Amino acid sequence: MKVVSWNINSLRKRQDRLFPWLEATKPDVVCLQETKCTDEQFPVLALQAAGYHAVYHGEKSYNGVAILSKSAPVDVVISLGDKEPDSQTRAIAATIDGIRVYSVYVPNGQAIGSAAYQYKLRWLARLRDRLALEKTADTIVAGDFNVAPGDIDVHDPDLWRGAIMCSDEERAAVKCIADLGFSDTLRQLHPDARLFSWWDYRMLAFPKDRGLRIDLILAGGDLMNRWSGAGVDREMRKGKDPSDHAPIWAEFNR
DNA sequence: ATGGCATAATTGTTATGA
Repeated sequence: MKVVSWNINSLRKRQDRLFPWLEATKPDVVCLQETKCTDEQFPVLALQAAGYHAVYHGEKSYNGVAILSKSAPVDVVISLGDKEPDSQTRAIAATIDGIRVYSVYVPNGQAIGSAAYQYKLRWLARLRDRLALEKTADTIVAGDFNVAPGDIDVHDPDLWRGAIMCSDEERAAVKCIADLGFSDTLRQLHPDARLFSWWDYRMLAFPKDRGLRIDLILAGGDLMNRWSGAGVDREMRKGKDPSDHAPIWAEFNR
């Protein structure tokens, strides 16, 4: 089973990329973030015609998450399902082929110490609490974490030291989730590789490979012993009108 | 010290991203 996570940065703007890519790569599950469209705007019928089920949780202009799948999704939960108010559409979960799948868009955090930063840390703590309650052992948490887990995930660690997405607090919050029993699939398979998933649109960052690895596919339960591959689909960051993120993927044996 | 570039809301400019 091939699982992909992609911050698409506007689904409507990226449809001409999405559909040929689905046809060419045929992933079993696609977790999308920053769909930037309401549920009414979601292209359900076009996806159906392409052979994909879809569950989605979106809003106007910002945020928005979705899960596309070849098999039918069941037990869909939107948001983090806790008692705190959720004004932003940043999480959705569904069970697909017996595997619990989360698509998450962790808040950006803007600047260290800002209100947005506190919201980000709180959101990661809430995600951890949610995952701790998860009954299904075979769980995948895929998405844009807006945190580079280690210095190896940063093109220039000294430049980024202590900056947003690289602070000790943010990294500790992500480690806290991993410590529930999740493995960072890509890093596990490629412990020393310089692999990024996001490159700034400015300053020729992509051609210079000045990126960060902030998109993750975390796998728990028996899945940890079943993966057969993981990587970054760099081709999708090339060409006209790309998202600033490339899709990342992980493959599991049945 | 800051912007660069991109997107969505709108039509001149702002909010947000990472």
